[in-house]
This record gives sequence, C-alpha cells and structure tokens, in this order.
Amino acid sequence: MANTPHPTAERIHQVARRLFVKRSYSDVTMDEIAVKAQITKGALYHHFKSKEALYLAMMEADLSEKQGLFNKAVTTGGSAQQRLEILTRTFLDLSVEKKRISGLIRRDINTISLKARTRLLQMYQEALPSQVQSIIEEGIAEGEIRPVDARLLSFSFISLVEHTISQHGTRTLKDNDEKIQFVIGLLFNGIAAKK
Amino acid sequence: MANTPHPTAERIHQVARRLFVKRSYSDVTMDEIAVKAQITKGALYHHFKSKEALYLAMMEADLSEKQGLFNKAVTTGGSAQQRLEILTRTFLDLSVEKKRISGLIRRDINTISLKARTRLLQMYQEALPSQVQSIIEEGIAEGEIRPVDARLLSFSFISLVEHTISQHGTRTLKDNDEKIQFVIGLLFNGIAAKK
DNA sequence: TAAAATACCGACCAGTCGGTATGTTATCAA
DNA sequence: TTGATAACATACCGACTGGTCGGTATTTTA
Repeated sequence: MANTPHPTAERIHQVARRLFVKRSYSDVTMDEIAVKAQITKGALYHHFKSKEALYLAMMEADLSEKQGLFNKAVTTGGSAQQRLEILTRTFLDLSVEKKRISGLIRRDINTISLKARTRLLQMYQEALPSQVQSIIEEGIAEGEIRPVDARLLSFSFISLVEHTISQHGTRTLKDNDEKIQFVIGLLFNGIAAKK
Repeated sequence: MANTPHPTAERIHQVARRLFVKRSYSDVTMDEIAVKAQITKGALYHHFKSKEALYLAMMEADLSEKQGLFNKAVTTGGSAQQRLEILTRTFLDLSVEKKRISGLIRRDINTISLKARTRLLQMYQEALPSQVQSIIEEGIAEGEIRPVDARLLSFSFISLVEHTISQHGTRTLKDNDEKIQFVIGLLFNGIAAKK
C-alpha cells in the first residue's frame, strides 16, 4: 500500500530524507528540497500537498520498511539474546542515513501537528519498540531474562544501539560485531567485574 | 562569573527555558519570549544581543549549576556504584524542567552556529558526561568494573537515566528509588536471569 | 542637581517561508 | 486529431521572524 510509483516522488523522498536527517523539521525549507531535487516548487507541491505531508510520507515509507525487516528477526527461532542480536545486526546493516532517521522522531515530534504526531508515534512504536519489547517479553516468559518492565527496557535498548552509531561510538567500536557485543553484553550482563 | 544580577534577565531566562524545553530552537520566537516575559522586544534585545546569545546564556547558567551539583557526587568517597547512585539521585531531584534541558542539546545542536555549537558541547561535556566518565574510569581502575570504553558508557548511562523520566518511565518507576535501582541494576548486572 | 548610564518602549524593516494561482508541456486514450 | 489529465514551471502572496532604531523613563554617579 505504501508504494512510491512515481520516480519524481521517490527522488523527492530521497532528498527530503537527506536534509531532514541533517537539520530539524523547521530548518529544512520546501524551496531547498525543490532545488536539491532539481524540480520547481510547483512540482513539489504537485506531489505533496504540504510540508508535513511530505515529512509524514517519507517517515511512513521508512518505518514500514523497517518494520518488515525487523519482523524477520522477531519471528526467527532461538533465544531472546540471539534474536536481539539479529535485530540489532539488521539495524546496523542499514545505510547511515536510514539508521539516523529513527532519531528524528524524538527531535521533531513537538513541531508537527497533533494529528501527525500521534500517527508518527504509532508507526514508530510498531516498527521498533514493540518488536524489541516482544522479544524481551518472551525472554522473561522463558526464564532467560529476569522480570523487568519490557517496554521501558526496549526504549533503553534502542537508544543504547543508537549510541553505538554516534560519532564517538563509531570511533570506539570498529565494526558491527563489536557494536553488537557492546550492546548485548551490557544489556544482559552489565559492567560489574566478575568476582 | 555566570551571575544573573538583573531580575528582568532572570525572568527572561525562566521564560526562555520553559519555552525551549517544550519546542525546538527554531520554533520558539523572540516575540513569544518577550510577551511571556511581559516585556517588549526592545527590552529583550537590550538584555541579549541575539536569540542565540540568549539560548547560550540560558544553557550556560543551567549547565554550570549542574556541573557544581554533580561534582559533589564525583568527589564523594565510596564505590563507583555508590557514587553513580548519588549522582543519579542529584539529577533526579532536580525540577522536571531542569531535568529535561539536557535533552535540548542533542535536539538543537545542528540549528545553532558552529561557534555556539562547539561551546555548548564543551560545557555539556564537562557538566555531565565527563563526570560520569571519571567515576567509571576509577571503577575500572579499582577492579569494580570490567574494562569498557568509559566515554561511550557514560553517554549510554546518561540516556538510560533520561529514559526513566520519560512519560512511560515515570509511569512505570514510581519514585526516584525505583528509578535509581533500575538504571544502576541494569548498568552493573544487566537483565540476564540468575542461573 | 547635572550628567551619564541603564532599562525599556514600540514602530518598523528586510528577508524568509509555506503555500497558491496561473499558466505551459508531455502523455495517452478515444 | 483531439481533448482530458498528469506533470511540471513561474510568479507571486501574505504572514511571520530576527533584528534595528530613535526615542523615553528611570536609576546611578559626579
């Protein structure tokens, strides 16, 4: 259903994504998007009825793609730890840009209209936190994970992963294997020295 | 040195803080700040030469206050775990607004000028991550904490604490004791079930 | 008490931004 | 060929925004 049939619309998506990742919603202008996409403002508004509609469409396309990808990790067999590793790897294998988009939501959420906000949060929730949460909940049910609030933990885990792709994170943790080891190790065993 | 002698400037700070916490840098207007502070735009620009200067002054006042508070936790005796607990409690005892300001930096960092950005990041770094980092490093030196990258871990820990004051965090973790237990427990021992 | 500095006012400006109105051109079915 | 519609282009609008400026009230200082 979330098809992007028109090549121009797709190019607009790409340009918008690149700009919105770098700067906040308010700081990116429709004029700039038009110029960078090598079209005029008229064409831009032909494809998207408003700035918010464009932002939302872009996010929706991204999140529905991610939901599909991550869902494979969730439905795979294996321990909770194994499945979280797969999910994390799936995320880390994405392009730099697509990895960073998740962060936009927290940044721009108060800028857009209430209606768009609600919708965006719901899409994000289903694409990422819910899937992490379900893995954790099953881990608790299996006795692999001690009882904690799975929702809060899923949010915590996600931002843990996001930190590994920060400037300092990429400097410290060379490849995806190290990154995965860092977040999974911390999540499951903490940092206390073995006695 | 970071004194706010003038009552009007102080009121502007308060208003600006309240607005900037709720909405992004670009979305808060100088007109609104003036109206909410019950002064005119002229007066506002008499006290602060630009919007960015106001933003920076507000952040500087906040961060230098926090640096002082957190430094007490760092210089206290005790294990790394105990000192992180104290530091976390100091943070959680702040007003809701002041707790949320830390998050502004990540949100607005790309909006302000390069010069202001560098300065802001440096102030933030000294006020929070550096102090957490030094506790962790001493914990590693004492053999209390297993060797990890202290800097990356400090960032991770901070956002972990920030999650406990999110909407869902406050719903799940009733009081500060529960919040501290959550973050410290997760940091040191992880979530793996005891075997 | 004169003078100088500070605090404040409010009208105004130049530029920007999202959005619109009004075209022109390409496509393609009938 | 025609005519309807999609896909663009161009010019423009009105609201808004950060910032300015000449001037006034108030306080401090000489």
